[in-house]
Amino acid sequence: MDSATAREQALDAAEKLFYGRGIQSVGMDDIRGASGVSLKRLYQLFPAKEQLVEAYLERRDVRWRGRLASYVEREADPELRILAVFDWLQEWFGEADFRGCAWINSYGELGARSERVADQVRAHKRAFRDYLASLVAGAGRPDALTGPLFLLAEGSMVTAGITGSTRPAAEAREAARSLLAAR
Amino acid sequence: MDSATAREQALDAAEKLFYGRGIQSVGMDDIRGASGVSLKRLYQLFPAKEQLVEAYLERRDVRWRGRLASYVEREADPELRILAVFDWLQEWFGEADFRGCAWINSYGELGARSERVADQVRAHKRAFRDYLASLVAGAGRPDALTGPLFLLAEGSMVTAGITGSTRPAAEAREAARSLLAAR
DNA sequence: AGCAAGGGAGAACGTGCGTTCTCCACGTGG
DNA sequence: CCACGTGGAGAACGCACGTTCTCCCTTGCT
Repeated sequence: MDSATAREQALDAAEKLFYGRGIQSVGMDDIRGASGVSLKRLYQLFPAKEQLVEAYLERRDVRWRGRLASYVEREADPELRILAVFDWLQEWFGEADFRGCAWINSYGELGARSERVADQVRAHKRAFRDYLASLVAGAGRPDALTGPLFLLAEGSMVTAGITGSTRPAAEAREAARSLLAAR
Repeated sequence: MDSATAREQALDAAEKLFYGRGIQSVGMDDIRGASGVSLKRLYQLFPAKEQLVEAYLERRDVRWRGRLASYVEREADPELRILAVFDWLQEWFGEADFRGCAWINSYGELGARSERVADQVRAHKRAFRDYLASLVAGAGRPDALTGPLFLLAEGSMVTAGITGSTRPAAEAREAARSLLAAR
């Protein structure tokens, strides 16, 4: 097995376990067991657990925003694209392994301790917010709408994570529609 | 020192440390050092760390909702009471030791592992949501407003926690005002 | 064949921490 | 004055886990 595939398998296992059970409760040995990558190899690829965590968050960030963008871009109408964000959230919340927002959870777990994790969480949320801003601008709407839409999205993620329901996405979508209609 | 004051001192230290640094990174010995309550006494009062965590979350829940309610109730106008929630959030976010919502953070840290913690988080959020619902009802507004207002509040808590800014409260207040005006 | 390099399995090491135990000082009732 | 219970300080214990090390096998090259 070459380094590239070992790295991918390690990250696959890390993502599944870190996201599903939390970062601190997953040991390097769990990653080894789930990935089939030996400890020696793991430590060659990621010299410490923290770097595996960072790689996990980074790869998930790229994929998460990619999935969102490709869903939203299937919608042509710029106004509806904004609402499509909430439709996608609803799909995400409904996935069997959904356990809330990985970055919000990681921040709760490690934000107070690891500045690098905190930075990654801030970067991810800033990127998401910037993406929302681009959709708002694309619809020719005032930038002041971005903040509220972002807060609705964040609120729905955290609430869906805690309650396990997809309903917050629908509520947020409805509120977003109302905000868009008001101005 | 009698049991009651020892218990309070232990909980004071636990709250300060758990909230400030996260639960898992605070040891029982840290609690002993910060509270002046010996380990022996700590384990008499709370037979395991998990029970100290539960007591911490429970006491904080009572105090948090009490502070919110007493702030809101200073406002007489039922419509403005709804907005007062967001004013209070802004004050809270501005406190020097503010580090996000204790329950959201705890859920990220332990929600996947401890069903009791997860239950307490859900109970706290449900109570907060019910309180918002009572304010909406008190203003004679449709119950459908509760969900969006709750999501705005949750989004502002999580965002203020991550970014360290009070601005999300003002954005959420403005969005809430807009939603209230729309219907 | 012989051998160096790399990799796997898993033991070993060090540390942190939840929990319990030991030892001792102190106060109180006989 | 003495037995005794309470409580404090902190050592001790057990375990989990991050990280490293040992041992052995495979593989590819000469």
